Amino acid sequence: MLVAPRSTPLDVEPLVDSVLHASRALVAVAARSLAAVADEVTLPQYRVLVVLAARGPQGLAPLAAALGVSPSTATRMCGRLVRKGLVQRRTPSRDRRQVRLALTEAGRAVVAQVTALRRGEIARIVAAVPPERRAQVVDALSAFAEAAGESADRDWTAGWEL
Amino acid sequence: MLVAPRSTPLDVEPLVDSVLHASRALVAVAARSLAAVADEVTLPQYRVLVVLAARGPQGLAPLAAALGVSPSTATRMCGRLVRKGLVQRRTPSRDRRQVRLALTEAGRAVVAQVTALRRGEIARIVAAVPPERRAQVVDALSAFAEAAGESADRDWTAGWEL
DNA sequence: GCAGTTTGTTGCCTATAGCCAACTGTTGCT
DNA sequence: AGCAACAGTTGGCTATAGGCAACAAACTGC
Repeated sequence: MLVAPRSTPLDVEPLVDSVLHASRALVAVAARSLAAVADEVTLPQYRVLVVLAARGPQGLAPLAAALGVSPSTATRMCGRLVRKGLVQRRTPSRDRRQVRLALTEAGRAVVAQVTALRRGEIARIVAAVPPERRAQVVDALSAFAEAAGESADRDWTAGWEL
Repeated sequence: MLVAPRSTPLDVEPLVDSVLHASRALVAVAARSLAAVADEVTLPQYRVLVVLAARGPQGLAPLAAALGVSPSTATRMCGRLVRKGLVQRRTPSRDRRQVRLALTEAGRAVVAQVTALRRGEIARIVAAVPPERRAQVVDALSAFAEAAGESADRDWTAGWEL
């Protein structure tokens, strides 16, 4: 799309640089938090848990669409997660073709554990931010997050809101 | 767990919240940028490329250690990357036991492409930040990135500096 | 009630990632 | 020269992820 970035008087390069820098640190944090449960779930499996946690119980087709995989792949991944007791597979009485995939308590616990780890690592980092600048950081990041949300064209996160 | 958050003067909860929020957006951006080359390299393979890009040509053992995998796994992954023309495998004349793994031009291009995509998406987001707040965002994120760097115990990123 | 459509599942296939154990070369030391 | 230690590779194995195509079951319309 290559839009001329001249819209901004003060060029955005340094801004992008600083965001990218912070981004690497945050991705590393996320990856490490995920690695902590790596012997329980794989990354694709964790994506399933996150989608179910974020969007609630789903049929198989919407889930597969959210993950961007084929139905057969979704079926088998859910099978593994059911076997591990992290996902519950029920067939509603109304339409017995459908399947309702939902997180079990254990499944929610896995997501909660990863999130807690992530928050912990983030807290350790922000503890190193000078207290008098923290309010500023909150403001700036909120502005950034909001901008990210608005810039959400369509399926922005595309099932990657880890 | 319900720990009283009064330990910190200005309690860090909102700070952690805002960072976590921004973090999700940034992880999604990184994931999408990676997905763009998913038909060329897998995530583990991309990690190899990134390690080689960041630390320069490596022997097999250090590379495997950086990735946290066994030597045999590293051998085969590099084999696949060599087959794809993204990594170069040479044996120096001095010690012919060793192997020098290095990125090829194409390998560097893959990393550059992902980085460029990421920067592009980030730029699109920051373009949505009100101009008068951008300087503030730079300051805040720099402070955060710096704090993350200092909090880097030892193998902080653990080969996950994607 | 029968035909057609929707919704998942299963068979069959490929490729990757990962490990341990055994092996081949090389180098270095005695 | 000979042997031990080192650096990678390979054999053999398991599990996951992913797709396509064929299928069974259930619902919907006529």
